[in-house]
Amino acid sequence: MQVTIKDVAREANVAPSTVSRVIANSPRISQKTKERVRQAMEDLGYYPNVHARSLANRTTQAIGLVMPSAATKTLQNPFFSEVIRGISTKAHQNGYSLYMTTGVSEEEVYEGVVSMVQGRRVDGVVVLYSRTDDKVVQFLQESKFPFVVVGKPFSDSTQVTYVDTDNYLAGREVTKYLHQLGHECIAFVGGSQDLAVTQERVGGYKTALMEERLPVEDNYIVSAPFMTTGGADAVKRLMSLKHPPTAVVVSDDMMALGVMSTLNEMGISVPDEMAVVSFNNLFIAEFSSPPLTSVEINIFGLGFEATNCLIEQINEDATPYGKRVIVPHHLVVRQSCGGPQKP
Amino acid sequence: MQVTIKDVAREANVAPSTVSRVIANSPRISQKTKERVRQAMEDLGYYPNVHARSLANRTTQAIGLVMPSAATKTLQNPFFSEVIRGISTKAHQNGYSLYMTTGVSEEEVYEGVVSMVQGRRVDGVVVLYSRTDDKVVQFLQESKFPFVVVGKPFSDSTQVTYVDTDNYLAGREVTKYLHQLGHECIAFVGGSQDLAVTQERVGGYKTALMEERLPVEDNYIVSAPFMTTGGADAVKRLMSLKHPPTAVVVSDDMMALGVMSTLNEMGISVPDEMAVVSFNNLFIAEFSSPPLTSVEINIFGLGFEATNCLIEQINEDATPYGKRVIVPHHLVVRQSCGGPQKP
DNA sequence: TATTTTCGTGCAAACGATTGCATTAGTGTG
DNA sequence: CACACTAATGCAATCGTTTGCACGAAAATA
Repeated sequence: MQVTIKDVAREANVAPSTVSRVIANSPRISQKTKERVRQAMEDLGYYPNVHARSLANRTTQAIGLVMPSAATKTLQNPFFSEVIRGISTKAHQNGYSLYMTTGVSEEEVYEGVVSMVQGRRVDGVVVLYSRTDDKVVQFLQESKFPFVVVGKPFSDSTQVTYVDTDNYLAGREVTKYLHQLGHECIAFVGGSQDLAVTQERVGGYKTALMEERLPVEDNYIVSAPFMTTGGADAVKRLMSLKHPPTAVVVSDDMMALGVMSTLNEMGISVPDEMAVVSFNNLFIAEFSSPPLTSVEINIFGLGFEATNCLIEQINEDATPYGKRVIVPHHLVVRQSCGGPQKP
Repeated sequence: MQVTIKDVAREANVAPSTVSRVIANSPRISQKTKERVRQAMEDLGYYPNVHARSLANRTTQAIGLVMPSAATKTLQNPFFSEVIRGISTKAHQNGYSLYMTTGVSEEEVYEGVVSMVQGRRVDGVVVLYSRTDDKVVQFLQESKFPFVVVGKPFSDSTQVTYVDTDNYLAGREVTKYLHQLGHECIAFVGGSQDLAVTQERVGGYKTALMEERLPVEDNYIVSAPFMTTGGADAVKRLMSLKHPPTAVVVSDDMMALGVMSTLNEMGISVPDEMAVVSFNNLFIAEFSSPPLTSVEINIFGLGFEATNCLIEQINEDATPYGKRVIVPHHLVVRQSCGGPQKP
């Protein structure tokens, strides 16, 4: 049987309410009593029942995580481990714990979120993806429930709080970087077109080309659902053009691995015959052959900041306003682009 | 304000207890009433308050996840995403959701587990690592709380339920495989020695050498804390021996990446001058250059099976006995060992 | 028809905390 | 010494469910 607050009360010769106030460290309880009660809690090995507490309290000290549906293998991307690490760190610092639902289909994920919110299982929610026209975000908004999106939400971005990288800028920067290295034929390989992140990065890429007075060719922009082909098709398509590119911007390290692997198979050397630059700077970037030049976007920080915003939102009972946090990024130069690094 | 069971009861003209029984789909309620109540729930958008339910119920429909402390960067290994995917899938199928605590230090992790268990926040726990002399496992065992370990726990492995790969066998098999390909000088590069998995794999490696009448040389066995050096030191040490090996068994794909990257830097070609075989068959194995020959250990399955065992344990109220599940593995041959694949 | 079963439902007591209000004891003031 | 006031604690209602038991009506049995 569990040790309850009543047992502690009896042991310390006080009323349950007093014990409760000791737990909350209320100034209305004398120091002496506090110590006696604390001793009793210690002796009996008392731990408050979280459910009773939540019920009385109307608060859960838990944060819900919404992951993309397990169907999309997106989850395998180490991005998620890292962002969760960030979330978890901040959450832990503030005494929150984490609660996850996943589902196989989108519908299941949605149902999970609804019952998490309506069932009052969590105090707030972090949404770990951003898709066009997302039911989950819409639901959270209508419920006026505290939530934060990691990545840029499509609709109503002015109304929802989100934490993101400036992907547009990053896309522009890496493209210019390649141009500075002397490349004139620069291609872009991205993931699914309906992800905000892809659109932003390709947008930056195009802008950079225009600013540098290079032609923007549709043939040079390919998108590939990563997990199925690893970008092999994309590479083959690019290399079969009359003027194949000499450099390529890849929108994710994982995909860059696939691209380099395909290039390797085709006997095309990186960086000598093809420069590759990508995003996220996952730790695999460091250990690939050759090591990848990649944009460090501080994934941990994204998670951490998101949680920070969420906790703020939970604490102020003001209506959530659309706050926007941009986490800075920077290019980490390794060997996949040649250039200064490899004289 | 939340819609409660009373509101539904009023709407449907029944008592709250009847509504509760409808939710539980009790056979004691007539079909007609059930429908009326369900309609009312629908109309009002009723969702049961999970805390009230857990309180009355003494059950939470949640499973706790214990991760290694965030300090060790182990978390970055995609292994975890994948095992969680497995856990989450099975959990979801049975109506359980997931609950995570992490902590920076081991002590924090331990405290997290204690309050999760004592606070009755979860019905059972999956432990995602196995270390020598672990407080967490000891605590769970003493509390007689349902739990399962993924990987082999050191102490008392007969008493605790765990799900694991036969790492000993796998280590033996890959070593023999390399020998079959003609290698006589085979080295082993592993992670931290106090992880069960390393010990098992190296054990299998040694046995295989002995069975094949090859010498077991201590110089050929190196272990390296992965995340710091990526196994670079290990490789350098091996290559500076008077008789450097011609093949190496690496105890993890991530580390194998690091090893191959270092070999690449040193101008040693894989697989022509050095064969590399590793374990886990993470999806990056497929996209590395050259693609890695690796042992598929079905990480998803480990998580799935573990959860399966846990749920069994939760449901039978018998004292948890030490059940042991071994998930089968098999070698996936790609190009990092040369051989049949590359004529 | 009287009596027992069965069936469907309601009553009220848990579950283990929190919290507004009442109560008591102790202190200072006129 | 009576009174007001403060400080410390207790009482009891509340949070939203579940569930053992009681109860009345209908069906089955004698």
